Amino acid sequence: MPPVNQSAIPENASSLVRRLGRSVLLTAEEVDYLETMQVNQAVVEKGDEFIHDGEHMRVTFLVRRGWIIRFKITPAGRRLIIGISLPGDFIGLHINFNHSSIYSASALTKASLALIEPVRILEIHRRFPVLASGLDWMTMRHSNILSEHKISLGARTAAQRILHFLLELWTRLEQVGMASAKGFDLELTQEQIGDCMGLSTVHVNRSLNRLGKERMLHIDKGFVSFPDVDRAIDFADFDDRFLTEFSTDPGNIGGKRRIAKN
Amino acid sequence: MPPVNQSAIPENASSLVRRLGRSVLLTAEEVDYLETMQVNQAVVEKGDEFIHDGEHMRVTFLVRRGWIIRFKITPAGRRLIIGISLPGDFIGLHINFNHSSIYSASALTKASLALIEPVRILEIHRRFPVLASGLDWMTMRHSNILSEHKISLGARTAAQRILHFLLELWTRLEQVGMASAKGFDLELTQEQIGDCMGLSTVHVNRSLNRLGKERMLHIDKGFVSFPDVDRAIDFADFDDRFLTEFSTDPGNIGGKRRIAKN
DNA sequence: CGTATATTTGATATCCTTCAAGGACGGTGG
DNA sequence: CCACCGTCCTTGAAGGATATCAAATATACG
Repeated sequence: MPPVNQSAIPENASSLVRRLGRSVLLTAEEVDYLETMQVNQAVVEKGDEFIHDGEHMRVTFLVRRGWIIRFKITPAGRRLIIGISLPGDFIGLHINFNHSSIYSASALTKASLALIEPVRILEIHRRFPVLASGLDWMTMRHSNILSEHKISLGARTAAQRILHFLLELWTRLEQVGMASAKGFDLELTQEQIGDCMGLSTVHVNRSLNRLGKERMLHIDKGFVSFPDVDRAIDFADFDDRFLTEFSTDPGNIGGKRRIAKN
Repeated sequence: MPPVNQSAIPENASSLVRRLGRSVLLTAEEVDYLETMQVNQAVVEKGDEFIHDGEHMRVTFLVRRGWIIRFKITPAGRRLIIGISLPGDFIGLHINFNHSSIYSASALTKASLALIEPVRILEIHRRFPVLASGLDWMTMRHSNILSEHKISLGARTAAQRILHFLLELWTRLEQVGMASAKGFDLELTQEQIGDCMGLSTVHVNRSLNRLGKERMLHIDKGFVSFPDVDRAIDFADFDDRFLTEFSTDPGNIGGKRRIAKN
């Protein structure tokens, strides 16, 4: 792992602090504010749906532990997973604007959530410009992930999509200390991967096996690894800039891996 | 059109002011700031590519007139249009964070752009909390559009996608006074619609014709209209909340049209 | 250890793409 | 005013990627 900006971030820091701390030098006061903001917590069990499409949202959620999916069911009965929320990710950062949620959310694993009053977000913007900038970046990054998914669904083959998606998860998990250079534990079934990438379960299965045979992917009891990372990145057209570019210091170009565009 | 919050917005207001003014009561000072922010302008001709994937972005753009596409070309040579930027839309609102652009952009029509120094955006956040909130909403809305596109590409048929997309454009154009209850002028070729919705030109053509035959869509010399709006909305599963929900006043529920979820 | 859940595999159907070519339309120059 | 040319739209035929249906096997869980 490349060196990143590290300030006074305690070992037991929350994922949020860890993530923001990768890119910005945080003061002790800022770290403290971010941690105390998370005191009000809730645990959701695996499978629990805690946000319902169309219903009013009263608080912003911050994932502390576990995997969350945000999804929508179409009238035709198809489920599409809009995105995966991992520790350090906000859900509903902008509920000040939305009267009702435009998606549902449920827990893929037992998860721990911080419940954050919307007024806290406004307070961050007033009192901590650096943190506000960090939140803006997280919003931007969220948007980048969606763009990349749109590109995947619109212009990449099934195998490419899936591999790209797994590389995305690997990068994101590494950013919060939940993945190593070896790989990561996948908390998704093949059906869920399909719902996320707009593919049928059967086709996900076949594509996964094909990727395995071609030695670009290895999954063993839920642990995902990439036997030949460079080839995987090349095959999937994975460019991690959409997840990593951020700094308040123009000299710092973050990111684990950069792929030159032809 | 339903009544919206109207403050002291001049007749010749920019699209940006018009859009924000729909949802927020703007003071004369705020309107003034937004307009003077746009003094530095550039004109791009039809077909001009003015943002290049991978290159550094120095300023934020604000579309004043014309249609812009943001897109990416995959190594396989496919172009995917990430989104359409219309008058009142920012491009690169968060370049403070990104060292290089992760997409290209070019003009679909002759267009006029305001060039905005990134520092202006920071200044808005410091000095005009209401406007800052408006910018956040625009970012959120941008994200919502991408979500909805992901849902389209992942879980809707070709005809549904296209119709959904056209309904989206109609709604967005109406919000800046570029569409009427009758319909709007489409500045996209069928090939571009395809690149936007992940479909081949041929299939776009056939789907369009089918929609026409079934009286859900009518296109005459580029003017798009919907003979039976309710049926079109129902068929495309179009719920305009992702474009319209915003207010600083909890009582105001914006939006032209609302579809009840089953 | 039994039952539910997840993965795997085969066969068939469908949507969409690709390739190829003809036709309409608008603009431009003679 | 017409001929020409480029761009866009349209249509037919064939192929490919992915979906659907169905059932067997494997894995996880209480």
